[in-house]
Amino acid sequence: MACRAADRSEQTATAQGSNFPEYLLEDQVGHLLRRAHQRHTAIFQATIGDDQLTPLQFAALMKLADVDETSQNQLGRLTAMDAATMQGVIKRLIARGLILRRPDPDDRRRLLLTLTEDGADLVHVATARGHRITDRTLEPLSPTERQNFLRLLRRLTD
Amino acid sequence: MACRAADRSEQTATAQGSNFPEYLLEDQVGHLLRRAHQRHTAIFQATIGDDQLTPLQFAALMKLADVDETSQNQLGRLTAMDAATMQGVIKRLIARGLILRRPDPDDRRRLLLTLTEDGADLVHVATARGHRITDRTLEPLSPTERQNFLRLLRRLTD
DNA sequence: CGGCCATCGTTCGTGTACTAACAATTTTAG
DNA sequence: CTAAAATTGTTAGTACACGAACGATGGCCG
Repeated sequence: MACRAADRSEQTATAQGSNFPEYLLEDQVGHLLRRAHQRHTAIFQATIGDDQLTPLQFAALMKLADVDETSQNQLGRLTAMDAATMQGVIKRLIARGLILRRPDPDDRRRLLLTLTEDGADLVHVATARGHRITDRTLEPLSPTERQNFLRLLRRLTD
Repeated sequence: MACRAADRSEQTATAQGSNFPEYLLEDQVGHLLRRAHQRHTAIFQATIGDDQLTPLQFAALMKLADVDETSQNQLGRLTAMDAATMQGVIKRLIARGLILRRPDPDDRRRLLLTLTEDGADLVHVATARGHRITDRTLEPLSPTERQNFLRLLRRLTD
């Protein structure tokens, strides 16, 4: 009778007689980190106010505004991005005219990146949004809890 | 003189005279969540002991062992995966012979998933590894801090 | 000076992740 | 009981993420 309904419910059978050792996905850090990150990117997308701008593009842009001029690889290190990932991110930012790429006269392997005027304008507008994204992500926590959480999270970051 | 060296350092110019409002990427939750997640997946890959098994495939497998039999969409909800993402994950697990898919006789839209014998064997072996992955990820924190962190993280998870 | 080796950027391949659109089917509302 | 709404699984398209391999360049050490 309730058999069919139970089949469709979102419950797990953990308490039941499944012959597997205990492993609750919901209690694993990895799963929680992934879900928190998912929630954050949803908040980002709803708050950033620019349909094309992704979290990684935003990070690269903001860091570039911070350091003024660097190579791809170094910007990658500053934003924790793989060189191959950086490749695609930079390509899309150049396509949108937000950054420029020119050869380093002192090292012909390197490509120096700088913000364009449009890029700098976007940075100025997006800064406030960036702070709001952080606020909204941490919204479920009290101010004290936020400090605590960020302090602990930072220590899980190598 | 030190100009060139400074250019190549991993430092940022934050304290310098950049004419941008303050935004420290390193202090944003999103960036920290992303980096913590990166670190976790590296630990996962080094600990799981199966080069082919990814975190998402592992999650689907463990949850399927937990609930015994479900449809793709429901397993997706239980593991916080999009239906389109679940598609690829399931396809690869079937290709490895770890799960089976058969039509639901009661609902011709649905495909019921179950573990194969190989899948069940892998679950038994991988359970201990899964716990070790969680331990290693939380290693930088003391037991009390771990409890605290997980409690706060869970509240940022919808 | 010349070879060794690290670094820089690029490309390829695989695996998430999510949106949008779709056909088939079930459910529900009127 | 039928028309509208919701669900299930699929495909196509875009964007991360990372390992591996590659050619080109630069630093260094003998």
